[in-house]
Amino acid sequence: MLQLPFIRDNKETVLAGLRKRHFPNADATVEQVLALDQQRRDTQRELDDILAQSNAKAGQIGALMKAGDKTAAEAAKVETASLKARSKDLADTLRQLEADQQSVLVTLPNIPHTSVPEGRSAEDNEVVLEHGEKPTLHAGAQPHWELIKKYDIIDFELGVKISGAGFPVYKGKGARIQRAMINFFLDEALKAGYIEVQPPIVVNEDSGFGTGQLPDKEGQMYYVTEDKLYLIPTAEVPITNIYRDVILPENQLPVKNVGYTPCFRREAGSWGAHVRGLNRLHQFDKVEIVRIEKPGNSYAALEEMSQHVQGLLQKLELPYRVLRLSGGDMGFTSALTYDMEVWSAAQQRWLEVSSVSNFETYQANRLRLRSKVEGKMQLLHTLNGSALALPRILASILENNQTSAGIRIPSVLVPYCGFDTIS
RNA sequence: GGAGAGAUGCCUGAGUGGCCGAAAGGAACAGUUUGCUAAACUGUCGUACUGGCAACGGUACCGAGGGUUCGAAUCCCUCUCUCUCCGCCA
Repeated sequence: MLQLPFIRDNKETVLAGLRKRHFPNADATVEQVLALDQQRRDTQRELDDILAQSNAKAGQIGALMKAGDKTAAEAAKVETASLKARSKDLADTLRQLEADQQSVLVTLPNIPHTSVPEGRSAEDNEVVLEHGEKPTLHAGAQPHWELIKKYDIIDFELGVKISGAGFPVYKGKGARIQRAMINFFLDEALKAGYIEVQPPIVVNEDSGFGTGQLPDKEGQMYYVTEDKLYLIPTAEVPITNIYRDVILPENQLPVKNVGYTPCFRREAGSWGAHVRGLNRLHQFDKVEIVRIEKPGNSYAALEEMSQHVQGLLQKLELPYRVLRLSGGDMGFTSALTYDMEVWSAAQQRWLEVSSVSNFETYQANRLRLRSKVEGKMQLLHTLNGSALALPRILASILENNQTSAGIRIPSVLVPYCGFDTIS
């Protein structure tokens, strides 16, 4: 959520940012927020004034009672009645104005960083770099959904029986390579100084709001109505919410956490072409890195996280590219996002396997995550990135590393899974 | 799930209607003293909104939300959570 004083003082910056995102009705919305803010402040001022008068009267009455002057006290009580009625009205008005203001404020996305490319969609994303050689496959090479059947390592039909489409069952070497990747990713993060956490994988409404999934992405999460809990779409939600309502001592910064969790996404309305096999699932595994940084350091941290993710892809020997998302394609809460995509040789397309973002103070404002930096209380910056999401990595390994003899496991994973070939 | 107890500032903990934004101790921070460390002493030590160039003010907050009252941390109601005991259980 954008900070109100920031909108007040930087209206043009905010408007320019919203335009970059192609946010509809930017001008009207900002005007509305500012008008509500003015009303709110006027009301609060008036209310505070009335309350100050009431407090003074109450003090006087107390003094009179103590002095035993009942008559004067009773007379003073009568005078408080109108103040009381007025303050009640004003308090109601204030509450309403705050609620109205909040409801508009939550519809405003984050302001994009200056380096974010102009654009409406994924077409306009900037390719920052491409790394590695796209492999040439042997004749008869197959897409991963054929390979998993051929080697019997993932069973979609079985998942349908147990749960539904998009909930695959990993079997044998399929299950073992998943476990291997999780451990590999976690170990690499530990080496990079991240502290491992195991958060809950269902969260309450406050948590969903804190990181910005609610109210924006309500329909994308599975919801347990009986207990009012959401299945997490990413570990970002529970891990970042560890720091909700927290004032971190400056010497504890930066915070670097890593966690492995399953992730659940309803993906309502997004099924169609290009979603075969592992390309899009309702449940998948992901290792996530989360950082909390002082404002001045967050972009350096973002680059470091990008390098970390790229390091993983290099070690896995997968051709990849890095995109800087355009204003129109970026997530609601992000100020700058890099997407990492691996090459899927049989599908002949890039698959997103990581998204690394700096949210600046957008989440911190909702989370009330602050620190006293140089004596001044201020919102911190939150960042996170997938390091990495498993299914598409697996898809890419299967497709890129297939030979007529079987699938070669990247050497870095061999110690983790205990085999070097799927055949 | 049943019964009981409780929720106060970074922590412990006092506070049962006005003198309480809140005692006291601890921690932390700054300074004095000191060969270093420690100790001792002194000071600082909540957050949010809001007015003001500032100095300095106003308001709110003692789990959350309502209520009683001129006045609520303190009384009443509802909810949430925590702890103890019992039950169930990976």
